[in-house]
Amino acid sequence: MMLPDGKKTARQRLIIAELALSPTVRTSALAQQLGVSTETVRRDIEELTRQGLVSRTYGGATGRQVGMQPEFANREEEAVAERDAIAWAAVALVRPGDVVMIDSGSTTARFAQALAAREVPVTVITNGFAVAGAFRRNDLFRVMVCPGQFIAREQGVYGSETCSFLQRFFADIAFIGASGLTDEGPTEVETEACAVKRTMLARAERRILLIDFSKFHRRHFEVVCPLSVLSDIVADRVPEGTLAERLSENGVTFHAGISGETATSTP
Amino acid sequence: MMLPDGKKTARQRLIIAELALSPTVRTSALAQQLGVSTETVRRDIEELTRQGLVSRTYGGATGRQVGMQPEFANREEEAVAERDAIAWAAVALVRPGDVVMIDSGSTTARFAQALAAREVPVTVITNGFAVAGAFRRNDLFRVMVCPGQFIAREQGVYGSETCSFLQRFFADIAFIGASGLTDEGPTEVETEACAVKRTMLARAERRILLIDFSKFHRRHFEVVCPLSVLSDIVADRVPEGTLAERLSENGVTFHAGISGETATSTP
DNA sequence: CAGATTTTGTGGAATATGCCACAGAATTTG
DNA sequence: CAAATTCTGTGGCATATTCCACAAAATCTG
Repeated sequence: MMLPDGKKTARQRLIIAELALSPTVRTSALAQQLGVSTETVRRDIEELTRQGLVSRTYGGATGRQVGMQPEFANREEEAVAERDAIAWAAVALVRPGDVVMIDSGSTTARFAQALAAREVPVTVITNGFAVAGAFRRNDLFRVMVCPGQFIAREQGVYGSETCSFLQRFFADIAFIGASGLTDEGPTEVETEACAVKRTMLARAERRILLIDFSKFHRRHFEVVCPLSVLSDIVADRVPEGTLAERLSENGVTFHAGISGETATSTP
Repeated sequence: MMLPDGKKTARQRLIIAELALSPTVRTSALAQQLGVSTETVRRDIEELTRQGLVSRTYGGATGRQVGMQPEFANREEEAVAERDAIAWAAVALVRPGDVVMIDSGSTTARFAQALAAREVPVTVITNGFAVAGAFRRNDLFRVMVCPGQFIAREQGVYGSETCSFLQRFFADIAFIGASGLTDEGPTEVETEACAVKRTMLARAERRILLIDFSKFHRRHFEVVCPLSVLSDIVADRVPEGTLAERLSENGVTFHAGISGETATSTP
């Protein structure tokens, strides 16, 4: 077994160090600097990318966007491409002027960034800091943040204050995330998060679940709501088997955001 | 002369938008997505690079390392040593079990980090994201975040929702920041921020202003409150002249946090 | 409307990178 | 010490990107 301190580790540490200085590094430059072949550097970068420590680019690597909580940031890295696809597909569902409720979470935060980037004027109500933070242009967006108890792990607020605050509003459209999706509906680990999601769903005309396919058929502690409550689901892959059947049975419109393209299947 | 709204501008905006989502973009992908030639995209990227908005890479571009709001991040950097001194001096005023209200701002955020590092169990009520984010250990701290309209520049929430929420609580101690401090009292640029500070002061038994000496005698748009409202001031230098007189006249205890040591002068 | 200016597309040669497979080197393991 | 495993370098070929120069197209100006 290789101890975690060989030439390789030293090299990879240096790559990360370099990345802290410059936004991007090039494979060729690193190879020269480190006195190894470009292939070796490429392999290092591949490995670091798998660990989510850097992002591979054509000809080099780039560092992660820092500034977020590590745990939260890790989850962000997990499946960037998938989440981007979902985010962009979901943005298409928002109309200018809508009042949009957005749940706290990494998938929804990504969606918020996409929505902000599109510069569609909307009013946002959210319990997530990362979601609120995405809307930097206060001239274009009105962002209302819920009160509640701050949970660092989720980078958002939860609790009875949050829910009773949400009750006071009515939204055109609500976007929520979940830890799993089963025949019975979306499932969640956190009970408090569940309550917030339920409240948002109850206060919105259109109720959309954003979820990546890796969570299909995953059962967690609590069911957020029956499938029939949802009006749409945006995911990066088409569900199969009973899940697909139940979706169409319950009149849930499915939108697939698959790396760039966007398909929609209405039941 | 070209008006600032051609196809070109739209394209470049989209490139930046894309970069907000993904850490890197590739020229080829953008060309396809935008329906233009790779040469055009390259020229756009060159131009954006000259403007310092993106970094050119081999085969594409990468965004500037962001994460926080540039202004906020800069302000954080401005005077770390001074603020640390203030923060540590202020932490000494907090007793275990206190309910603490903390205003949004860079000085108060620093204070929050110091307080969190001390691991004194407290309940925190704040309107600042950076303040809330400092308390990562949810087992030690209970952090309540106010509702309100999110202002990106301040990384916090403001407005009537914020104030009426605060009214519902009573705190042992409140910490606020300010843009200036004059004989008449602390002054602020933002009216909305003023209202929040005033409400916090009204709901707390001990009312403490955290401010660095560079803001002494600085008069801004609005006066937050008369000096007599404050119970304590923590700064990194002893005020002089009329300001010092008025402070003792109004029974305000002054605490000096000067790079490590902490002195207190009671009137 | 015509001329001037800016912007964009095209083609090709030079250069860089990616990827693959295999062999040699280094290290670990028994 | 020898076998096994892991790590690294090399060579070649396919693919991508850069850079340049020039022409076509779009846009602005008077």
